[in-house]
Amino acid sequence: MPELPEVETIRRELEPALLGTRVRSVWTSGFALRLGRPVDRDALVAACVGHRVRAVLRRAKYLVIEFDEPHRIVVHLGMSGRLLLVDARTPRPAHTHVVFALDGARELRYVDPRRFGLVAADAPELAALGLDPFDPALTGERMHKLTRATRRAVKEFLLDQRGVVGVGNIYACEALHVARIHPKTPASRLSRARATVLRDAIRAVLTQGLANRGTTLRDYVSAGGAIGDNQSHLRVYDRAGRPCPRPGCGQVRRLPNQARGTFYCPRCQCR
DNA sequence: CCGGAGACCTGATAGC
DNA sequence: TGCTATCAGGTCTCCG
Repeated sequence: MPELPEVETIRRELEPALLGTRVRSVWTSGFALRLGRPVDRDALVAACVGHRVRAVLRRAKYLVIEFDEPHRIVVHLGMSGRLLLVDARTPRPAHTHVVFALDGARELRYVDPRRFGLVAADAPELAALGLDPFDPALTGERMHKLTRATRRAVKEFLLDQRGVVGVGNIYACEALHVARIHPKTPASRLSRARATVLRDAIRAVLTQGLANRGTTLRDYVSAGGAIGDNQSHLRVYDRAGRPCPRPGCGQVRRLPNQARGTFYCPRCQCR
């Protein structure tokens, strides 16, 4: 469900609301969240109960809630996860799997119908993540080096979190449209100039998504339960058959025989 | 090691 | 009105 703008929107809402707050207890539903990785309630308790929140960080699509050193909690929302900060008297919705009871009769709840997400005291996969799109270290040259290193289509490159992180299916389609690059273009065939244009396009679509507090097509809501506005600003994603936003251009199409929807304009996105 | 396919889940919606 | 099939903001793992 959530890509960088959605996760960052949640972070921006959670951090000021949680700073200094103490965790009183942890409840879990007993469901394994992520295949082969059940929630370890004891580890969560050890990591946060009695501790105060010192920071809420985002790494790629992960949220990291930091307590007094060295304690922390890592959350990934998968496809359908929600992290909600609510009054403890609010009825718990179905698929509530983890609840952190906080000072002030509030609760931080992890709700996830599909259970693709993650709530843990530790997440080794953080170490394998690539560069944040807004990291100054992601120069045009660095971007080109990354794209040159794979023979996959550029759309697949964007979804791979080992190179550039935070981009998922929606913003990958959007960035490629802004950059006028066909999704099936082999990443390795992008010139340095086009790789730089793509980096700038990624930053532009993510910045717009952030300004609109995320894209809500189905499940996404912020920590306070608010939906985003970015869905009304999408250029190509989920818009097959509608006109390309570039005046007098083509019609948005969906690539056939692809597991995940890839939307693009065949007229302005060339290989 | 790389890349592609399938797996993991539930729920909403489209089509018959 | 049901029923079934398809699809969904993500990653992992298992093959070749």
